[in-house]
Amino acid sequence: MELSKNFNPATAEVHWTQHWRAKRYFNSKPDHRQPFTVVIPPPNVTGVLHMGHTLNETVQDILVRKARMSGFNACWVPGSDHASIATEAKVVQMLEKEKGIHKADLSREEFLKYAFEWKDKYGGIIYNQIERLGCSVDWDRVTFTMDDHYYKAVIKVFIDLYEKGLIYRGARMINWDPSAKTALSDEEVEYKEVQGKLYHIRYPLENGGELVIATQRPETIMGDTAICVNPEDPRYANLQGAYALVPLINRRIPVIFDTYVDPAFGTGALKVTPAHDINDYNLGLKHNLEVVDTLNDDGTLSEAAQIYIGTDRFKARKLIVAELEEKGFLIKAEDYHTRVGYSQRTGVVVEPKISTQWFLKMREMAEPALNAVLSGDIRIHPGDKFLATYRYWLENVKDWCISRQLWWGQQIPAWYNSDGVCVVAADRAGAVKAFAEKGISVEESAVTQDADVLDTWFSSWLWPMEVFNGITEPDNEEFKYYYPTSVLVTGQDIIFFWVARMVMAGMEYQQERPFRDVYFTGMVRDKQGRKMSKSLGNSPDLLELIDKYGADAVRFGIMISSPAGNDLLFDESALEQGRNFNNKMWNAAKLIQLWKEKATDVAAPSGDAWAHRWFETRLMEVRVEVEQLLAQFRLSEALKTIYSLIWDDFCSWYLEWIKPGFGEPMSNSSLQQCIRFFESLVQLLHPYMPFITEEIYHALSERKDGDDLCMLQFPSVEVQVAALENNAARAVLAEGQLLKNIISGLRDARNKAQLKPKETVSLFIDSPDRDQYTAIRVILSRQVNAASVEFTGEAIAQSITAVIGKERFYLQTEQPLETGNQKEDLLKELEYLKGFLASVEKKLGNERFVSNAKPEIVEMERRKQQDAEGKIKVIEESLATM
RNA sequence: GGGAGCAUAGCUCAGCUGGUUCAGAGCAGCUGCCUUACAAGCAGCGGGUCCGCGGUUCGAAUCCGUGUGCUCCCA
Repeated sequence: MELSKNFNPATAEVHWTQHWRAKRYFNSKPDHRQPFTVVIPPPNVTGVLHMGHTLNETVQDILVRKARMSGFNACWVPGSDHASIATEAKVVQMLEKEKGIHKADLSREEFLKYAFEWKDKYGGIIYNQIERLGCSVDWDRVTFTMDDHYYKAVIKVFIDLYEKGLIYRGARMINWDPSAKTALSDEEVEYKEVQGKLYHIRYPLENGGELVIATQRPETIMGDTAICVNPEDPRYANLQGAYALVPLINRRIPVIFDTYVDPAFGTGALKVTPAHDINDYNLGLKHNLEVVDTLNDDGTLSEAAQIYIGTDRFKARKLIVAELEEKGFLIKAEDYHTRVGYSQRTGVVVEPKISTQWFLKMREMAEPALNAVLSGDIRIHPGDKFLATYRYWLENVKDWCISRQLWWGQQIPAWYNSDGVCVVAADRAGAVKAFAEKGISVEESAVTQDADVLDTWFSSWLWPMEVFNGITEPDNEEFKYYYPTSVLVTGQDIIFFWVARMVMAGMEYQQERPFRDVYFTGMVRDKQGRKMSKSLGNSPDLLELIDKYGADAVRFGIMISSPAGNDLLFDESALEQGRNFNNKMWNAAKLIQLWKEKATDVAAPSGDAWAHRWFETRLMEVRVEVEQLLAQFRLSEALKTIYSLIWDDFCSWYLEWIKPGFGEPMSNSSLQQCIRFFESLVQLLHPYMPFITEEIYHALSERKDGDDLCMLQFPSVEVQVAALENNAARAVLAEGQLLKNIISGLRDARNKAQLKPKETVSLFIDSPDRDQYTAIRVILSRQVNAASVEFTGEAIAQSITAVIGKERFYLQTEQPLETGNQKEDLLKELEYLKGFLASVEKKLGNERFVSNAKPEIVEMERRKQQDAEGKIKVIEESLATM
């Protein structure tokens, strides 16, 4: 097979994607094997994959491919999420822009038709990206959170929880998004630090005098229903039973007393606006205050405000401040730092608002979810970094507002008769029955369904179950086989939204955790450390990156710069490193291809057998290491280890060691051994870089149908651990290290003596152990470009001297040389060793060290001492001859 | 205001249970090479008070306290 000059990622990606798909390698069916199940965190159907997704999907694919190659029946379920607010907003926008249609003019059914069309169009974009990245998902199992069975599951769960008394309807202070005109959960509000103003406003008292309050929101004064002061505050002790008048509208409101008010803050007098502030709301409940809601759903002032009706809240603030000032009510406005809540979905300032919504009681569900993690039943990675966050949230959880004033989503299965009596049932007929049970007789046509839909997270919390129909058909075989899933990979930012709630749902419906391990990845940031976001426009386009560098390089780049759980600064130079790595492996494959052409049955050179043994041992060593790293989810470290094994040990050392000399043939047996090693290497790397490894695997040998790398099973690790546990293995690794040190040292010596690479030398070795050179002598001579290698017992005059460990080397050249540099180097080394020896001797001279430290540590120090003494002796002798 | 985390080479970070694989990697830098797999490369080199201070210990980048500076989460 002829190999092209460079690896061509695009061709390989298309070819192997099709091949794997045609072979149905990634389609899973329950069988006798142990399952390894992963459900993808469903991306929003509106979006495109950003770098955060790329990191997530790559991590999942690595785990899934590794499991598939390790005897597991791997099943990775892809899908997407209907993202109710975000999608509805986009569809509304599209309809207005492209078709001039307003949502208000459409029926619910008509709107949903457009929404589904949108979903079909944009859902495909995400799936295409997942495929281009090389993700080994089971495409037969694609699930969407609005699929029919999924919809039914959500409704079923709602009804069930309602019947258990965990879901209730009530008027509460909620977060209102005036742009999307819907309620939000607490988790959907993002707080930002802003520079605001604190306005000091004068309220006249009914019986003369005045009271000054401080507020950040003067546009809400028309909703005031009391002024509150601290009962301990001497300034206001005389105000018992007093009434004040709200400026501009002259509403009469009582002065109330509560220790809630901090006398030191502002003026010590608080205006109470129960409809527009959560604390005021609670105060209002306590003191039985009237609630005056002065805002409309869209954020403009309502009739109840009496003035500026229909004006936007922020514009109204300016106008009211101006009027207050003009009429002498405004005393001053001072700068003030505060935090303001913004809607995560639409970005507008969230308005606290009293509203009748559906809630899910969380306390009962939180406990089993917390225990599942605290008991170790679910393991959170990395380490316990996020355990504290998880715990804190669950211990302080508040009821979950699950209704949204939208159309795109599962419509709440609650029904009302003309009197506003409410029942919960799956359908209209069921509702009539439910009314009948309450003793209310009503016609089907007279029943109206609740107009609202459920929060998207109220559907995605069922994800690990319902992708296998685990809610709709809890007894089905697939669900029993695949659930609980093995590992969930997601971002730390949705620990509450999603992870904790999935655990709740799993514990509630299966009395079992939804996943064994949770792996939290960090945030992807740009080079300047900013979070990647659409608004900043600093997130690169995934498909463009794949086109430019290849999917393998993208995967490599994002993994190599991704320490477990920490944020990573995304930099294209990491992708370049990945592309270069591709190139390196490709060239190694080309070299082997060349060897194949000139391979004969000649006996292998004497160094080859040793080189094979050495590399085989290194390979086993790395296999064991990688296995341990992966078990700890240290994927980045594992990749670095494999990278260095391939680039340094295999390409830079091993291939050079077995490379035939000038015009010499390649021995067939050596070549076959080398090919086997390369196969093992691409196998090890395959989970990280699937395309190039599969390509090289097939380039190395003709493969039978069905012999593909993605299904090649890893050898048992136990066997390798055992193989490493013997002296021969340890010895060959030590020899390899020695050889590398000597080669580097001699090359350095050559460089410092300014010898040209092509210039040959005669090498003389003065060693206490000449036997250790038997196997590596040939390799050594080639690697340092020595025409001859001989042993000597004494110094060679007029040569370059190098001392490496206890070994002394002399490089003899044609021309006489300058030895000043070497002497300096040796003196420097001598000085270091003497200092080192002194520190070791000091330690050993310390009575307490010898008696307290572990025996093996003391023993090691003794060896260090001897070692250093030996080296010093060798250097001193060398210096004496110079 | 409450909680969590981070600070190591010019940059981005490893460094698990204190002790020669303790001061590491990758980029960047410098020197020399277009050596018949690879210049997207090869060979070699330099570079750090492990944030400051105190403590525990025979021994601290590592454990504890504290100060400073950043980051995130929550109210």
